[in-house]
Amino acid sequence: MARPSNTEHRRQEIVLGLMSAMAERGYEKASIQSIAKAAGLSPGLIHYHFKTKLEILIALMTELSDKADERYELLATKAESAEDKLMAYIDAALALGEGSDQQAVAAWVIIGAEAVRLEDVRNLYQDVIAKHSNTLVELLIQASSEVGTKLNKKKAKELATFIIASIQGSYQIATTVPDASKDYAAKILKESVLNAIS
Amino acid sequence: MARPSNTEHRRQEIVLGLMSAMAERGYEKASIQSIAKAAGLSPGLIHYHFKTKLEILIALMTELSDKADERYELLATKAESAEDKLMAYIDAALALGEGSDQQAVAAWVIIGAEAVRLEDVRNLYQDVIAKHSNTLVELLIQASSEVGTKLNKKKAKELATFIIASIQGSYQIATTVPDASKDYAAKILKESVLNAIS
Amino acid sequence: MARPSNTEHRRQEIVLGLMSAMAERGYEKASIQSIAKAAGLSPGLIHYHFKTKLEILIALMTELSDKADERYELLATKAESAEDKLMAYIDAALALGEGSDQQAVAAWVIIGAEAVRLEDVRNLYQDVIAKHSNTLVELLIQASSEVGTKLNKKKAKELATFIIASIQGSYQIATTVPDASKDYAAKILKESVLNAIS
Amino acid sequence: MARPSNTEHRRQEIVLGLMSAMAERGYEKASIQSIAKAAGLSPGLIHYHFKTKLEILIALMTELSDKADERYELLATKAESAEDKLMAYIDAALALGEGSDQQAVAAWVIIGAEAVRLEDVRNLYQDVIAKHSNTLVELLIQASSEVGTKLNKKKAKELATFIIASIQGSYQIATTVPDASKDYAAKILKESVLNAIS
DNA sequence: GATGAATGAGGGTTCATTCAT
DNA sequence: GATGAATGAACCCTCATTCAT
Repeated sequence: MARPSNTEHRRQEIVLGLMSAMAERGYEKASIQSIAKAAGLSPGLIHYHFKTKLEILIALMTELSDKADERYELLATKAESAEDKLMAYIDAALALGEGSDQQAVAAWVIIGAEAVRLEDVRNLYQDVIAKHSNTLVELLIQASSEVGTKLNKKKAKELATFIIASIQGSYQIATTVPDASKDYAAKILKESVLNAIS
Repeated sequence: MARPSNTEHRRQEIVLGLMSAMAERGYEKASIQSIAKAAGLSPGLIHYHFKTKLEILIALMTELSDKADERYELLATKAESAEDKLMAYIDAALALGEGSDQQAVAAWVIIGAEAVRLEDVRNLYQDVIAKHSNTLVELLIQASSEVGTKLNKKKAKELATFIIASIQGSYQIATTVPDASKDYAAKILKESVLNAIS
Repeated sequence: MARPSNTEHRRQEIVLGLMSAMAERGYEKASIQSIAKAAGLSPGLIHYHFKTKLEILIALMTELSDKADERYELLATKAESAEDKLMAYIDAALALGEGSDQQAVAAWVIIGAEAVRLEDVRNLYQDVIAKHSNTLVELLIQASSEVGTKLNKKKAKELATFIIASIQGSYQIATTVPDASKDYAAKILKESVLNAIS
Repeated sequence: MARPSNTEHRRQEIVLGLMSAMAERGYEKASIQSIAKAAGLSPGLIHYHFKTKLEILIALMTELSDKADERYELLATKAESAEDKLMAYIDAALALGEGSDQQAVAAWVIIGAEAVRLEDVRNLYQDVIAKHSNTLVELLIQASSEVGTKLNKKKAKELATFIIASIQGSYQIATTVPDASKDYAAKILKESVLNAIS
């Protein structure tokens, strides 16, 4: 009788183990040993479920991206106008709480740096950014149309990239300059966007 | 006859060697060997001039910070109003050219991630950010005063942090999403700031 | 109702799995996982049927030796004189076809190298060689007696060893130098032997 | 003042360390640790002089091939006829003494097996065999011409391959069946060759 | 000042073997 | 009989750092 597969559960544990280890030590220094310890597993088991350490990182990126999407969609359902959805997007991205959220943000900052040198990471990072960019471009065009102005596609794309950059930069500052007040970012970014589309 | 000391020159070469190696491979993977090769020096010489690899990184941070200051001051001398200086600050930060500038930006992105885990790096990173923040706070208050509005210190600090975050985020995007148009950032950020202080 | 035992069948599958994996990756790199995959079985099942990996190798040697004996006996039944049997021996050993034969030859070459370091393998390898040597010695003495010459035992043994060495060497060359013509070996070896005993 | 390079000397020591470790444990089990111990060096130093373990193996193959060439050329200078050179070739290949020669033969047997699975090893192995084959083909044609017979190129090539196979097989037997008398091989092979070209 | 050989700890990964199911 | 998850030791390799020259 075969043992029931718990592979998906184990993979999840390992991915979270990497996130935790990365937030504390960076990707290179997040050793398989430290990931295993963080996940409460034996080191050998890591490589039973993932062929390479890079594969775990890729899985973590997917996980974080999905979680971010979920957070946005949760807020977006309550939004009626495109403008409300834009604001919901910014809130979802920047309303960062405590605990594992902080780890997730730290991990994402480190992922951004690894994207500089690791092609697989860079490609997936670009995909994630592109997806957000597309979402934002559409929302921006709709929202500007709602308020009676006309935002062309090129401008919308530039504005979307600016929004994304501001968010990524806020992650960086939130992670490394902890005494900076944390809630300002969403407010200011929202004002900037509203001003830009009106 | 004593050989004339070329220590400062050598240190500079080593620091630039690290910058180059980091832009390509990250900090952890920038081995002393690879730094030496990038600098055209022998591996042993590195540790004659720097006790540890971390010391080189600290020196690189100082170097990059100084270079940024110089770039700003060059533009700021031509500025007459505080508002002009604000715009000059943003231009200096975001007008990124080719070649070693690109390496510098990539290195700075990686430094930001290393600041998450390395206390020495984090402390210096925070110092650099704080210095920029102070500069910006002053300029923002002066500029708002120039246009007849009143920006209180707390607001000014939040706005300064937002500006810095946007710039750091732009570095991240410019480094890892190369097809994103590059010149939008300064323009949009300047508009946002002008709107915020008026 | 008890499940009918299929142990022998499973052991056979595993042994052939090792042969296939070895031909491709060598003995050390033929992992239990790869053997299982080649045999279409689960890794855990391997150790249900064999205590250690070495045991599978021993079983493979027995299998290959038996197959070789069968091939010889099939040809030898048609032979009338000792000389004919000698020729049949050489034909059986060197008439190597395609497919699993090629794998078997490759596996045997690798077994020969493992015999250098693994005592159990070496002992069995020596047994196999000794058995062939005895067969050949007898055939050589009979055949020389048939043609009216007298081959003493020492000479016969030396000649037998030479025959065996030539065959083993042909396996090596056939496996690693694939463009060498393949059919020459039997012909030349037969001529050499006929000349030596006449 | 730079330390004088001893790289070539160290490389030689490492190569001989691998030969010794391989003769005892095979290539896969010849760990870097065991190579280092056999060479009297620290493990880390191995990788300072060779990028990979495979590189050491390749260097060993070159070394063994060169040594074999030297042995032949030493004997060949005393030979006057092509036939004498042929005999010298066989003597050089099969007159295997004690000590490091035995290790060399064992190592070569193992290399032959590694050639089955490692492309780089196989390619070099084929080159070595091809070189010997070319030498033999020329000698065989000249020698047959000396005795007034005519050996065509195809036949010569087949005969050369047979000679090489017999020699490789003798290495195998000499290494793994130590009680087989050792000096027979050259004598019988020479007779076979002389018979074949006359 | 400068070289590059040398060290040894620690990294990711592979793997035979065990075992709960 | 059969499964596949789990373990831990050992592997090759990388590397910051040291040091004799």
